[in-house]
Amino acid sequence: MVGTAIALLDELGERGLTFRLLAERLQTGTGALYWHVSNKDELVALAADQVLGPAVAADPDPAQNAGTALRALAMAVFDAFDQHPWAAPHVTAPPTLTNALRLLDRIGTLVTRTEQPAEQHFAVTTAIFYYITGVSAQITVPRVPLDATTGRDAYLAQTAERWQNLDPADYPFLTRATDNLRDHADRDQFTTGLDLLLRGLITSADTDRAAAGSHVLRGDSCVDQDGPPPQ
Amino acid sequence: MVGTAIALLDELGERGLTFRLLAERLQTGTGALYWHVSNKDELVALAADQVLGPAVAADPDPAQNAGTALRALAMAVFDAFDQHPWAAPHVTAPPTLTNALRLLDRIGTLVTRTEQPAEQHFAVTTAIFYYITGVSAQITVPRVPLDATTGRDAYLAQTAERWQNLDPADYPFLTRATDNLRDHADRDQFTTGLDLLLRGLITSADTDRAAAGSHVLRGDSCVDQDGPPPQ
DNA sequence: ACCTGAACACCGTTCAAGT
DNA sequence: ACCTGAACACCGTTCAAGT
Repeated sequence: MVGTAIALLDELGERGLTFRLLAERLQTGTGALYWHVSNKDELVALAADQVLGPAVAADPDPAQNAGTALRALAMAVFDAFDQHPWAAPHVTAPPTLTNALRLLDRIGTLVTRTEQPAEQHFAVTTAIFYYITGVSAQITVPRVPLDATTGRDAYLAQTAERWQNLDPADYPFLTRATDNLRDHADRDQFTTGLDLLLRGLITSADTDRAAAGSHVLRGDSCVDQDGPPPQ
Repeated sequence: MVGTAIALLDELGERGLTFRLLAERLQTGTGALYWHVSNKDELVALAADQVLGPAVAADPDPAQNAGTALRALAMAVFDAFDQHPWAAPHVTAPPTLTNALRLLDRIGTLVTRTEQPAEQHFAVTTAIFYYITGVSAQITVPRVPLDATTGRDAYLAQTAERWQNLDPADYPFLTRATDNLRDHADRDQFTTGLDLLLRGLITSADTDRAAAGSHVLRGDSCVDQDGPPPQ
């Protein structure tokens, strides 16, 4: 049932998913659904959690650098949300469902491998978790207040044009940044912030542990590579 | 009209805001509303943008350290979203409405003052914008799939208990982190990630510009202070 | 234990008609 | 130019009744 809900959500979006339609697809009555799930919110939450499954399924390679592994995990989750744009806003923070819990645990385990002092492990872990889910939601959720027929590209072009027409006195930065907007890629946007965050993580570990250990994660640091190819 | 919509949203949440109810409060018919706004989505988007007003109203102090100013701006926006928990998910990215545009421009102007190389200004600016709105949404949105009557504290306690009962073999990190969850404060959660991000920003500027300028933002860096008192 | 499907109490949105 | 309010086409959810 959650599986067909996911299919419907992918096809028609959150508003398109209807208990009547879902019941029809499953060849039952609408009332039957309420025996398995207590309401629509719970159904969508379960669907969102299931979507996370593949991304958190693989155990992290214990030999791998913690920063690199964190980055790969984050990108896998982003790609999952990117394929199911309705999902990201529905994972709760702090998490309660299995795959979201597994994601948080994976992040935590990797953070533990860092030079970070132990008291900060939890705060840093949740910070990364919040970044992944929150920013993914912001990027992937299709909120097109103007014209629902236009795709993402048209939306960006349209927005760029609007920025162009702003008063440079009021918006000195934006009026000069329209070109950047036009050829901006959502995925790169996600990685830029992620790398800043991870770099901050590594740096703070270095700082907090005095100068001696500062080379530990620098050599093959996660922030210097170009990022994995899209899967 | 947007003002009363905000009041209703604060009072009853997004689902509680109804065109019938809003029309009643404004002493008009429901149809009248559609002359001023094209649908409910647009209304909520306008309301969310208006909520940002106070946070982006003040011009940034030109004498202030860029990192400190970025931090203060981010916290002001977070606090605005915290007071209107329905708002954060409704600011689009990239932004299109005035206050969200102003926010992005403010961030950009401050990033420009950084040691960051110019080609990266836009990417870093949007990364910070996405962090602020995305993580705020994740933290403030009230998604309580369990019991709508329980408040945030009860929700955390309940979640902590659930974590306690997980299998330590499957969730080695979480089962040891329940205490951290119980006394976690949402606002601190936001600042932790923000500081990591800003530290990463400063560090990357240092790195990219060779060693000479590396002291510039270090002295009174934004990441060393305790954070402004809640307003 | 699990399904049926009609019925209830709502929604957002439209539109002919008014001023 | 702006408002009215009945009407339309839906929803999520419930529940007596079935198997």
